Amino acid sequence: MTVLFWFRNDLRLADNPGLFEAAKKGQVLPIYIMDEHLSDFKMGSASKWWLHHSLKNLDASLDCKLNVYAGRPMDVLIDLVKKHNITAVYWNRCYEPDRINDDSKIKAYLKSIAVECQSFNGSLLWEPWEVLKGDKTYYKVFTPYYRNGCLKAGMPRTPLPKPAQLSCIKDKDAITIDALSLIPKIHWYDQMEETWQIGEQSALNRCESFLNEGLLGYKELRNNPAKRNVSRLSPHLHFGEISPNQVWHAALAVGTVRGVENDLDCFLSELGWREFSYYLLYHFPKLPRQNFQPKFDAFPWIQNEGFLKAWQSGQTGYPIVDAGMRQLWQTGYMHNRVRMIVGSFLIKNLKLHWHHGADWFWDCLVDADLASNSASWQWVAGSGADASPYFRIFNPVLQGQKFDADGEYTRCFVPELKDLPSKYLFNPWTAPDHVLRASGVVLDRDYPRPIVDLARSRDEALLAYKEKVMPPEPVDF
DNA sequence: TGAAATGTTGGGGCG
DNA sequence: ACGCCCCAACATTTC
Repeated sequence: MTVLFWFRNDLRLADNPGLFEAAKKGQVLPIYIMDEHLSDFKMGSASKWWLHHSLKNLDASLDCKLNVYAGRPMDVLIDLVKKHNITAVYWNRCYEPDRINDDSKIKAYLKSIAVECQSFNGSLLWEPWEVLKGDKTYYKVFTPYYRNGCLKAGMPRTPLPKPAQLSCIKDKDAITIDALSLIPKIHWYDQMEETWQIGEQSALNRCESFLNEGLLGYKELRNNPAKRNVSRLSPHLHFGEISPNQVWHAALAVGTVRGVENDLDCFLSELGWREFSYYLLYHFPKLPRQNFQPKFDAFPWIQNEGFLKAWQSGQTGYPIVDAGMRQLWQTGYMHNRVRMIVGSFLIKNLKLHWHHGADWFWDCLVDADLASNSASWQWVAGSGADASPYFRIFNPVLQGQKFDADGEYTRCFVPELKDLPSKYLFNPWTAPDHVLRASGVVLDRDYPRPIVDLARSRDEALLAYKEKVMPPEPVDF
């Protein structure tokens, strides 16, 4: 019999539950479908670039038997099931709301024509519908969700090996990966090619080298954007080149080293935050567009194209913000600490809606992920579940001084300021003239002055929050 | 997974 | 020696 296995965000052979089961049944028709019609969130440019390379890599590991199509999955699957006498269709579940709806239609249709259809869990440690509070509602606060919901529910499944026997067939009518035109015409991704190694083996290597070289000290050093104490696994996890189960168990295996316990717990809880994002998206499908806390609908966001362009292009006049935005543009990635800083700045100092930040990240990030992106922007905005309180406003000068004290990260991405002493690196407009001269910096010419005043924009944001968002005090007679 | 304002404390200079 | 002021260093409160 021939089983169709539909690859989605699980572009790997090891620990792939759907593929593992398909391979046991007989011949496998492995396919990937590029569906550009499903949701409002079309895949961004950086993600497409990554996907291109990831598909090439997967194809190679399948002896060039990956079958690629473009179109609506329902149409593609119906054709293939007829043409190849498919008796079963397997896939690993996706959790984006539109994908869930479409998948359930497909599953119902396949069952109606007597084709076996099974979905598996290949990308989450705990199923969102299985983790509930005592009253059967879903958790809205991370810590109880993670500790009482997830961890007490049991240890995540241990990873599966690659299928022992995998006999794939090639469909002559499949198109090539190149025909998907995933690589942009404009050649802006040179530095991305230098930054990333894509594919299943690279993901495993990245995981191993992080655990060996970056886990010790993770809890503190992960906040320093110049240090290599973050895993940088997010794009690999997004495309499923590695599963969270593989990461979880690999981390546990090295977590027996003395002195690393707190670092390990902290790292595992970051996988927990990824789960929490999917969990929130599952239970609150409007998360990508709608404030999780509706009271934030009343916040007076402003429209300002100039502010948005300055933020996107890394020309805000705040070096740590600009460094982050340029890292994003050049490498398709931004360090987590800096994501929080630029997010806080966009929302609270510029007072632009978090949608603008989420949309830009969606297009630029190689790890763009609907669940993580939506949940994290709402977290920064204060409108999310268990969010950062609105009044927690980052000061980009202090954040730079605190987490990039020697300026290594900022100098790398804002090279026009590289000769400024650290004392003035994060607030160059306060530098005395002779210091600017000695560093070869002319403000406005080489680097912009701040586009907003920190203290004033902060006060305005707090006032707007207090007046428009905070519920009025009940009047007590 | 803040920052700024405000409050408290204690040592040292000084009349 | 004593009280007073100043201010740094923390701690607490507030947004």
